[in-house]
Amino acid sequence: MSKSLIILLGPTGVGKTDLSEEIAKYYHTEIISCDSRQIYKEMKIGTAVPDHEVLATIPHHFIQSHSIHDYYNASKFEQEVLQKLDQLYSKYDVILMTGGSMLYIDALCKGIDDLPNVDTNIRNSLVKRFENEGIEPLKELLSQLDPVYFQDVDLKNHKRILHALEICLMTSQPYSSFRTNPSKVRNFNIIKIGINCERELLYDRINRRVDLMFAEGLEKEALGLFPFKKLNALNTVGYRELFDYFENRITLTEAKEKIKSNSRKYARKQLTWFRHDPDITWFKPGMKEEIIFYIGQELQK
RNA sequence: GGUGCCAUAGCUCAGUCGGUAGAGCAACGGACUGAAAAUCCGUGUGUCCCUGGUUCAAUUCCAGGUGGCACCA
Repeated sequence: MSKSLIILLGPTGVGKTDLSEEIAKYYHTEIISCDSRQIYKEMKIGTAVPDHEVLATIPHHFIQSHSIHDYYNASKFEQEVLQKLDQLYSKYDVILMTGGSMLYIDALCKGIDDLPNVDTNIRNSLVKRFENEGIEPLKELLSQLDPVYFQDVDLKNHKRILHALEICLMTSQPYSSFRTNPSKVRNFNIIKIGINCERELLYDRINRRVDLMFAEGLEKEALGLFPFKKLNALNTVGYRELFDYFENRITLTEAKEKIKSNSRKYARKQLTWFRHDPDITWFKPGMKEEIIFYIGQELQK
């Protein structure tokens, strides 16, 4: 029997969680979350983690499973999920994945280059150098260590340059030599289902969800995480705006508006990415029956 | 009813001593392979309230109209 992975994806706030619960119940299966922030156990309200009841009824994986203090990335996600799938496929033929982290979805579906894990010391020293001297000397260094990638990279994007340098320095080989664009083949079928609705409705849902987060105590949660604000995991919509408020840079009202605005921007960015993925079949949030029918057809193939 | 002020982008408003216009916010598009809810790049979307007048040329000046605000009755 062949194994299948249903991936339910879409912009933040569109209603993936509710749908995934119903689909998981229909197939009597478990859910793998594909969300680069819900994965952290310390961040709950601001990342809109599903309720207790849902989590208690349907087994979820990669939700609240890691710590903000751990280094995490798309490659680790790929490896860990593949391992988990292997385990779960001994019990199920169909597994549901749901979430909106575009790079994580692609890492799992298509794979990602094999690179050594980033050495924290090297990263920190490069970041420090960037903060002190700016981007120019780093560009210069990259042009020497990896002229090929230097031609390719967005020279205004310091993160890309820093990462390439990390790899060059760690391996003594050009970063570009690792960029093989693998397109790994998986031993399970992938069915990608996109959920989207009218823009106005989506924004309305996002805005209301932010209000709800505040009602549930987002401010208090963020205050508790304030000491760790430098961690990458906390460079996240819903938290960093409140950190600005705690540091008296903006008012609470401004922070709330910023969170709404940045969530809307994030949703747009997700849609830009998904729009160019030809493997996605799109549905509206209410189309549960149609989605299940479509999945049924795909599973027959 | 009278007088004054205002009418420009989705919103708040600049501006053009007459040559068809620009900021902030909002909105929209794009890139993306170990920090990705990150990071980076890009776009002005307009009957300048309406009708007439003056003028080579009116969003700008003039008159009237309409709408809004303020004050006086």
